[in-house]
Amino acid sequence: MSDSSRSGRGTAAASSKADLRATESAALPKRRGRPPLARTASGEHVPDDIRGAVARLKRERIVAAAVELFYRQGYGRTTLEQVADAMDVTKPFIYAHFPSKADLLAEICSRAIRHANEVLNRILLEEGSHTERLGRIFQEFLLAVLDNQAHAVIYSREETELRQTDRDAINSLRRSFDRKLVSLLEAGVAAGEFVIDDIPITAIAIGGLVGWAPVWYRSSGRLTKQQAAERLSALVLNMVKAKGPTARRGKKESPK
Amino acid sequence: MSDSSRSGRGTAAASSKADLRATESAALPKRRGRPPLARTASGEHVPDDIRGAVARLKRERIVAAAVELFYRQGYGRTTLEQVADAMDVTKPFIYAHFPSKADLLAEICSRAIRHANEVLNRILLEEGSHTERLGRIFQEFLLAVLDNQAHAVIYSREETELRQTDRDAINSLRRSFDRKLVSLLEAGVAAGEFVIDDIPITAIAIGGLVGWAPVWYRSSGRLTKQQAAERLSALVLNMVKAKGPTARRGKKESPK
DNA sequence: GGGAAAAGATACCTGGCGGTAGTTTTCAAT
DNA sequence: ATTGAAAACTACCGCCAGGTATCTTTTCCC
Repeated sequence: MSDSSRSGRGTAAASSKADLRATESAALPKRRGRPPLARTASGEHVPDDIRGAVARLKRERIVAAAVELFYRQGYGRTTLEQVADAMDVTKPFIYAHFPSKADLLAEICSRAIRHANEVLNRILLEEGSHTERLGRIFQEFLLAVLDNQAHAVIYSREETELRQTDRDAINSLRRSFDRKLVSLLEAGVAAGEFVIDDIPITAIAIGGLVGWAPVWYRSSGRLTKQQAAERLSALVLNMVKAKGPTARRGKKESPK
Repeated sequence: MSDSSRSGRGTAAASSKADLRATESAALPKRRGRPPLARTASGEHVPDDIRGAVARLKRERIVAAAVELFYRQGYGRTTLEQVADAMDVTKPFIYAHFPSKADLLAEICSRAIRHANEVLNRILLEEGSHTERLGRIFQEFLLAVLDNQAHAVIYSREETELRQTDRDAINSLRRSFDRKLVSLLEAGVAAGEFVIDDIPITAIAIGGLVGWAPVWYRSSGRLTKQQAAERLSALVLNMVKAKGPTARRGKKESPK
């Protein structure tokens, strides 16, 4: 009975499995020397070879399937066989690309963090008044987080499952975000654009709005991500009593 | 080796175990008929008997130990033997009071929710201007959540481990909170005390500040819970552009 | 086409943890 | 002191899921 319960393995599933194989082998043209690249489970660094590209593609698929399931069921309740079944593959396939379940989770979490970090660094370079910058930073960062909603939720939920080093790296990013936010708020106060009693806690509150969004946002809801980001951004500007360009506005056509 | 690794069972631990037993039996005075109350694992309703009180005390201890460990390590990584060891007791002791690990978790989560609900209902009865009420409701609710910080974190983290019925009950409370908040905001807008573009999302943002607090708050930090609640409350009043009694104020001595 | 190697599947092992049965200890009433 | 029941402990079971050794299939160069 326990065997028959491993569903999704008959009929149509077989053909889609064939699809996957066909895809990967079709994408792999003639290759002669065939260096013994072998399994790439542990290494993050696969050569930017064509074979490397294939390996990365497979990793992507695994991560995508795992994200979906971890998001819906939680890490603890999801087995690797479920992940494998979801992509019509078997467990050893996963182990050929990830050394353990925990590493798969770590990959997901660090991905969320890396992406957030990139976005943040990019945005921070932009120009404008303090008010404009705060609004834009908040909006874009929020959008970036919502675009990786599942990653974000998984990370915050399963943080305790991570190795200490991974947790530290992530916390340092969070602190970095807070620090940058504090600087921005301080500058805005100094320039007379913001009125803030307690800057650190205001930064935390703003970060909280970002961190909380993935928990409640549903794409099936009343607002698009952009709309939600705009309106929350307006609330943030209220929080700091921004005087400049008023809090309510569409997107980018600031008179300034 | 696996036996010797069950630590904390020698020397001093033994005496504290004796303590627990002594406590419970000392608290149980002469009782004659001794009805066969037996194990109370499944039932929530123990008679408000003295024996019932003892049973409740034990449940409290179990829950407290479990909360501590689930909070620190997560539900999945915590074994019931760890919980038992933490209170210098053995696993069957827990099973005498809870039918399963999942039920223990459900108890913790539902406790968090029940408490939040009670606080919310009590606060909502209070009088005052819309601005005052919003500030007080936010502060007191936040304090209530922070007083059960571990419960709150565990619940939000392990929600996926709950049975559907429990999850539904909890979500309905969350919606109830949102609805009440929306009503309050609408009334405030109608009275001209608040200026809000999008009421529902403002309610969500306020709820987010409450929901996010247990994640970041550390009692070892710069602020006491009360201070944090006051300052966040000020930010909330900024968000809705409250005009009345200004956002910054101590605690309760409102001139009204 | 032949053949070797790479990639994946099948089938298996094993440890750990949730859960339980049977035994011992405790303690209050006689 | 005796005793008997309640409560807790020791010792155990079985399952399940993470992880692996081996066999099969596919691929791709000559």
